[in-house]
Amino acid sequence: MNEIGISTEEKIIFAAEKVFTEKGYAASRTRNIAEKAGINAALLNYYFRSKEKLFQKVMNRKALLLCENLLPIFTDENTSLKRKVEQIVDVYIDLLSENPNLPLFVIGEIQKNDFGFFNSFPLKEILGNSNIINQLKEIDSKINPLHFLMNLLSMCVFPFIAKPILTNFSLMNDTEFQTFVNQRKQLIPKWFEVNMVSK
Amino acid sequence: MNEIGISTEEKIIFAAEKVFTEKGYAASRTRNIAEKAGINAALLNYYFRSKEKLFQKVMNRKALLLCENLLPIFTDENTSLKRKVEQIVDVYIDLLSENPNLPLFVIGEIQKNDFGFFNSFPLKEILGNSNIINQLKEIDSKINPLHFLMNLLSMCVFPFIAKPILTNFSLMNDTEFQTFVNQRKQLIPKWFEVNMVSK
DNA sequence: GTCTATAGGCCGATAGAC
DNA sequence: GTCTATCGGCCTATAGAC
Repeated sequence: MNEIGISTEEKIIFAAEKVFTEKGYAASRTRNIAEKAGINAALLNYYFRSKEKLFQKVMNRKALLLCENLLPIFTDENTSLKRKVEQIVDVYIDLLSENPNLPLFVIGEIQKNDFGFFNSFPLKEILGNSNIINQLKEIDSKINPLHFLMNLLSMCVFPFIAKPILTNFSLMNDTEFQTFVNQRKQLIPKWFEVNMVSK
Repeated sequence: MNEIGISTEEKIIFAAEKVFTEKGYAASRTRNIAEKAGINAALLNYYFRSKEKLFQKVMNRKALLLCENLLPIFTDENTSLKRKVEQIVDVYIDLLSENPNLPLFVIGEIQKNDFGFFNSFPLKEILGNSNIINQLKEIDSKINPLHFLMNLLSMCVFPFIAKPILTNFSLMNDTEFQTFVNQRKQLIPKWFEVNMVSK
């Protein structure tokens, strides 16, 4: 630990999170991460053995961030569907506001799946037994509940995925984007409820 | 032209489209593209001068594919909003079914924006003057019309972006995914209409 | 733990024969 | 046009001094 309480290992992880999430694994350079962390390139290998191991550490932290914030809401047996929707929208939009390129990073690396990193996580089981899926089935048993879940998540996540388009083509600046997604915290539960009630 | 009517140049472009859209620019290897095209690595440079120039060719074709299919629908002065929604959903889902990783590829590269490739396209002007934006404003002038456009596009595109999650975690196989998105062709216009009518 | 110096491999690009 | 052979550079990883 140094005087401001951040160990060298943490400095490297923070720098790696920034570089990896912005550029993706393939375009990231360990030299660049080391530079951002204020250390020598050799020290990075001393702590993490390889670029790939450092990447897995970062991806673990980011996947955990998503899971531990969202899955408890999905599986909660004691909240109504309406309340779950409000919670998901609120928690997710706040989370993504602080980590805007998290979705693009995680999904992009899942698609490439170079390291078989995601092969063991039991998402299917967790989701299949979750309370929210049963609640969605009750609304309309003829429609695959994943349609509704997809709609809800897409309305939350997609603006952050499309952010490069919005800002790069000057449709919004960063401040306007933040206002835009904050408005959606109120709007999405309304839209979603109408969808469900009217089937 | 060889006996099946595909020139060497086209063979390289097709191989490049496959490799670039699957792996992204940074992780793609010119040797791998040449191999897939059935030619020597040197020949790739003979036709396209560099990896970067080949990439720009591919990106141009992909961006064009999106624009020439969607923008005419957006700007059409002679169709109702309801009809536009039906057309967008239908055209877009068909287009993405044939090019499933197009959205992730295009948005991912826009975010990295290594070559300033997207700086000159006048999307803001085209969209700002488009008929669909005015039609959306008429429905509810108090809500930014981009909210509705975002919802519509997100419901079409997001499943394709999330496809790596669905298939990698065995929530669906490829056939089930195709059934899933085809169902959405009928469902999305219904959901969207309800949204708009009820504000 | 942290540094400098460098090994070793991969990749894009080119020279030059045919 | 198409190939083989190879250059030169960049990047990760390691050896070794302090």
